[in-house]
Amino acid sequence: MAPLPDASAPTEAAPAKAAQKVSPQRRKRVLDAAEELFSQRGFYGVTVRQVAEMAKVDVALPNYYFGSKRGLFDAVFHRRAEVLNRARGDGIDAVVVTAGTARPKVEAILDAFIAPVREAQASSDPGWRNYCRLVAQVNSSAEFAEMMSTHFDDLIEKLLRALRLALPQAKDTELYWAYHLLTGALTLTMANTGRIDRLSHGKVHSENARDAYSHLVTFFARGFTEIAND
Amino acid sequence: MAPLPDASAPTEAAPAKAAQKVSPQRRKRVLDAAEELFSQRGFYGVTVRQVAEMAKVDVALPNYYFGSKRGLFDAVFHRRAEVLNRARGDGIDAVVVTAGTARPKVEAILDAFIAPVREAQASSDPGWRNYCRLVAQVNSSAEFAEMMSTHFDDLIEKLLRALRLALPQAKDTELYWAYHLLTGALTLTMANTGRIDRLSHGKVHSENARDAYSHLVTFFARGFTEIAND
DNA sequence: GTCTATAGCGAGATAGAC
DNA sequence: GTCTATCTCGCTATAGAC
Repeated sequence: MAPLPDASAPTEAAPAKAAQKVSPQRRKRVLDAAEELFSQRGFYGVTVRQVAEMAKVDVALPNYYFGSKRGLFDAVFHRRAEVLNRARGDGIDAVVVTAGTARPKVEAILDAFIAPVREAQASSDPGWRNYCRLVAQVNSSAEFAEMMSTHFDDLIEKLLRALRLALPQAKDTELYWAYHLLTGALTLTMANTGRIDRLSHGKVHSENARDAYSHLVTFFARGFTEIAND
Repeated sequence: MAPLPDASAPTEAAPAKAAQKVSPQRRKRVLDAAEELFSQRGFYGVTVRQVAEMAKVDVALPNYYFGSKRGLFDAVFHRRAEVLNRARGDGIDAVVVTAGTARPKVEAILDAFIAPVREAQASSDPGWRNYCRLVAQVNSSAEFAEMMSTHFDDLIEKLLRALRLALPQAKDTELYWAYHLLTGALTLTMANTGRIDRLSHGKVHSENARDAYSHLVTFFARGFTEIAND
């Protein structure tokens, strides 16, 4: 898979005379710092001052750029969600189109759904790795759960449509349950807590994201396939 | 399965002359309120004052009882971990003993591991339901992950020993990976965010905890069993 | 656009009264 | 043991200077 684009690049080229505009570099540094801190300690565990200090920027700037601490949090979440989910959706579409009138393969669908996340976590860009942790935190919080719906529901509907093509005999409720289990496993993998490494006394190395996700895809491809046999 | 004992009961009977001792009722109210609030908003999203207000107790008491806000958090986490994990461990032991020299069944082992959690979440006691959410939050946070190790590692070692008896051909690394996926799915189920209900437009009802966990056990029993065929 | 200074508030914790 | 009062600190946010 192609590496993910740099979600943090400014969308417009900076003008040669950078006279009165927000510095894109500073804005990016604020987002990057907020991403790292929020992913580690959650929304309430981070102060705007810590973000500003890590970003090497004046305390007033995060609020000036994003209106409020919550606005900053939303901006961090939004920034990479777009590019990540476009890649995932395009991948699923490609699998379905390639299959043509035949049934697409379950494993190919799940791999398309997962691959951009895997590459994000395996990326040399720490920003992407932090973002994975942030999504994991948001997904298991009751308070911010609606952010997941807002940004991810369309993609998941697409995933389920593709799975219905692959497994037309499967009952819809069973597909939803299996998706629920999948997203739990996916989320914990994204959280990247290192817990499985400690538990296995080093027999398992979860910092190898590609290995981790290959186990995930294999395990769930089998599980989804078996649903159709009920 | 028998209902879980009341983890919030005082361990010693209150003396008839309750002269100079901490009021067990107040202490319990503080723990219950903290449990509810921490499970919803996490450690940093809750103030001691909010806890005291919900518990209908003076602001100074939580700190007097537990030393600090962090001490309160630890006490909340610790209180039910003991009783929950004793029930889970005893259940696994019973499955292994009952099997005798035969291989225990994978599904029976997983059911024993899960059943007390399922009953906690299905309980009429809101405290147990809040506790499930709290564990889910802690498990996917990087910062508090060591609390999971402290309280849960022994139980998980026991689970893995039982699974090795059931699946002697399975490679150890594969068992660890499958456990990782299981705990992710379990954790999201414990978080009980209602997301799957909304996503399925009401086709799935996750507030029926027993239904949710029965899907989980069935799905993972198959998956673990297939590991041994690799 | 950036930075300084500060308003205004609420946090965690505790000394001392009861 | 419980409660009152308060200390001290750091927070978010913003008005106004540059």
